[in-house]
Amino acid sequence: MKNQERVKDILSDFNKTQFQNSLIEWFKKEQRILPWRENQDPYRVWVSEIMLQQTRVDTVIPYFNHFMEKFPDPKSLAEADEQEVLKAWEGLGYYSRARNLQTAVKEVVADYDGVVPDNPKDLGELKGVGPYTKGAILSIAYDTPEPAVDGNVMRVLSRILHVEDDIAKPSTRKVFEQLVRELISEEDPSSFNQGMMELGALICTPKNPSCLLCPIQDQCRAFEQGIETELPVKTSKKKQKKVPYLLLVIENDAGEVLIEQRPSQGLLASLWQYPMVALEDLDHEAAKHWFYGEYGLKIEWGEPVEQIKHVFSHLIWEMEVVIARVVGGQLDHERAQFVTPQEMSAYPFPVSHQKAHKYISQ
DNA sequence: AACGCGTGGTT
DNA sequence: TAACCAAGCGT
Repeated sequence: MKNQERVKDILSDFNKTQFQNSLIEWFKKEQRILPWRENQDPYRVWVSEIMLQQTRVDTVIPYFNHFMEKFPDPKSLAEADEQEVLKAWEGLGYYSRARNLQTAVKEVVADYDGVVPDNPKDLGELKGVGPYTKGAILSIAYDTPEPAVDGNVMRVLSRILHVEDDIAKPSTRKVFEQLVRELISEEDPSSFNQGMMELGALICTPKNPSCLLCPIQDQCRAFEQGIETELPVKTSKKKQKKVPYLLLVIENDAGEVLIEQRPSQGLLASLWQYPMVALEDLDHEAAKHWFYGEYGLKIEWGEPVEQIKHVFSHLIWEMEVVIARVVGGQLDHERAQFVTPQEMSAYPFPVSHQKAHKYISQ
């Protein structure tokens, strides 16, 4: 393999034992106390790893604690209602993580008697468990020397070993996995992998790395050359497209509010929202006609009261909030319904739509 | 391979 | 403030 030879070349003059010892000693001393580090329960490790995907530790902590109280083991999560799981995930983002996690946990209960698989093959076949999560569970929960390469690991290693591969490219992850296979401690793969990530989170940060506090400073090629802020190399992504909408807070004479469930696939799947009208090709007047055709309701509304932005990874909704009331017609829409303000709290909403809750009259 | 998929903190 | 970033995965 070409990667094999590169890896060999990169590590030819590198003291692996010193690196392992420095990293693991540092991790054992400096690691943060986190709820998912209380024990090695594979289910807890699994849930934490899913929640932590592209998400900060501080954000995850309260979600994790609540989730574990509500779904303490695979069986309880497998048996739960999907809407209840999404409600527990509300605000955390990337909601397919929650649905995939439940799908996978059901499989673990059905096929593995509720025991999280401890081998790469079975684990990697579970929905939502990719190369990183697989390695994280195997090393942290089962003390197996498998690589767990995330953004931290690529940043840390790109600096220590001076690797200039573009970490935005999928193929680059495989280079770092090979490097970790060579470097990982067989005695304590858990502390090794977690140590790499902890170092990336606390010391070897993207913007202003604290090299003077780094346990690997002696061995870091980037620090030696003063180029630590030049690494890793990462090509930038294109910026999000803006899409204008009206967001309609609609009440009927009974004081109920119109909400609808989003499709079960795609963006914010299965979450609930206020009706939205895309404004790309419509003015406000045409929007009313469109709404009547779509929902069967005649409504009146005033001037927009607020603009709410919803920034996604790849697009931005710019929503004008309009307060409306029903003046005629009959609701005729597959996924929409009127609910009382009290009932709203049982439905999972994206954060942007939660911001419109305050316009309900109670 | 490239893109779709959330949200909040930092700079 | 807009851009960047955070313990990625599915398609």
